[in-house]
Amino acid sequence: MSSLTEYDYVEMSRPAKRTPLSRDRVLAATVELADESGIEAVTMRKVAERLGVEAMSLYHHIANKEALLDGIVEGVLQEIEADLGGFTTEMGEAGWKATMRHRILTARQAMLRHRWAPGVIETRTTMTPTLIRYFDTLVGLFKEAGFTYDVAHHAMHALGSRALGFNQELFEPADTTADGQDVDTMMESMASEIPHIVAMLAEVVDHDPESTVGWCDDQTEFEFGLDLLLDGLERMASTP
Amino acid sequence: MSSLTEYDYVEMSRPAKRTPLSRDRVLAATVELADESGIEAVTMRKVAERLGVEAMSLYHHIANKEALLDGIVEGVLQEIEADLGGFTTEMGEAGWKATMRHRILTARQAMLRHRWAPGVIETRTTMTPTLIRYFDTLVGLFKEAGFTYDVAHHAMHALGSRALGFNQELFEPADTTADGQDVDTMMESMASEIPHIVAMLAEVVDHDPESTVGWCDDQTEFEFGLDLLLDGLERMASTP
DNA sequence: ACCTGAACACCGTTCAAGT
DNA sequence: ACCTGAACACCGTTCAAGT
Repeated sequence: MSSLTEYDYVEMSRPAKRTPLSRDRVLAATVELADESGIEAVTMRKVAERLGVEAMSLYHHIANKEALLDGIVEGVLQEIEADLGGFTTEMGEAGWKATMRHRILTARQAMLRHRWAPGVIETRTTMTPTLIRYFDTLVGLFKEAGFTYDVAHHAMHALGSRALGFNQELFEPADTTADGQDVDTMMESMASEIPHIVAMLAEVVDHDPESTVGWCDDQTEFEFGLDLLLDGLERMASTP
Repeated sequence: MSSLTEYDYVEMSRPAKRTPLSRDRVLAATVELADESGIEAVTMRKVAERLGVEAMSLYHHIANKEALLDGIVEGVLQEIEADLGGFTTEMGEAGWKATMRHRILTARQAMLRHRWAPGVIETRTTMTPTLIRYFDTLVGLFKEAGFTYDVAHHAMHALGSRALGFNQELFEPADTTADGQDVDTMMESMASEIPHIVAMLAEVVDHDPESTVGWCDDQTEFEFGLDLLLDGLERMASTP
């Protein structure tokens, strides 16, 4: 028994303890946990548990929980880079608008794979290298399209989180109100106070009459908003 | 001493215990605390402390912490309503665009008074009555301007959090990177990888050469993005 | 060098008890 | 009816100790 090499232990699929912990393993376990159980399940103790280790062991590989969150965001951005075959400033023959649209919708796919990412990104106060490089290629694309850096700067602010493929929906996840009644009930009782929302719902909900909530196609709405911005910017370039 | 009425206690400015707790007092104390010390300082224990009471007493007036956060958001929305002299659907003589612009910039003022509000609003999963009524007046304004409810619906999604006067800035609060070095240092070391960001900074930073961070005028950027969207929507109305 | 047990200083929340 | 003390089940993190 004591003559077994480390390799043998792995072969016999002994408890995970045999594979040494590393920053990458910690980050991978955290992403898995967040994907499966949501970001609120990401605690130092639960990440450690998933690795068959005590919580305190994690601190040998990451400084603290903030650094852990920075790390998994960086991972998502690296996925985007891989999906795009690297970050490049050159636009395709399709023109700057189609190229940018494609990049942003690719970023969006990563956000949909990791639904916790937008929320975590918004709480980050530190800039990661991959995020800067991603933004650099967008700025570069604007420049190559003929925009001044000044307008490109405004454009980046105007895009905001849409540049990364998400947009915080204020209306969306609510299916119960603060007092616990469902939204339909509340809508009904407020109908006289909110005539336009009620009428809008009546018109829009037509396609999916089962519920008033979830009547929105997120992808359609995202693209509508993105195109509204990109079209507006295009018009600024062509009318000097 | 024992013959003093409750009123007398108050006059003598005895400890706060004399004034009975109420939902409104709890919410007011929470808003004060968040304004002064940030949202991370809002714990049940600290809110209670500010009221001269034990944490557990709060639970007689609000169900739990989530309800507390719902309550302070509702308060901010009521401030907006008061600032606007009530929510009304009618547009002024200024036309729909100027009217909507004014409402949204008024909402923005409330967000600037309560810097914690955007972050808390984004984590809400429940809809409050005042929020719905606010949105109803925006939808009503679109309708009165000649938009269909279908387009108004897309427009509300396109505005997103900008409808409430804020926009999550992905770039902004970072003045140090994940490894603790400052942004200027990192930018310098990455200069060859991020040529466009560096060049953009060089052009834009001109006005305030002291630092690269904080070179953005939030209000200007917010209005740029808002106008880009409103102008785009206006064009959709006039080109059927 | 890498991992851990015990402990600390916090959380939100429950419950039985006080007035 | 309103408030509280003690306790529970969690957190992130530190430190001294183990291998």
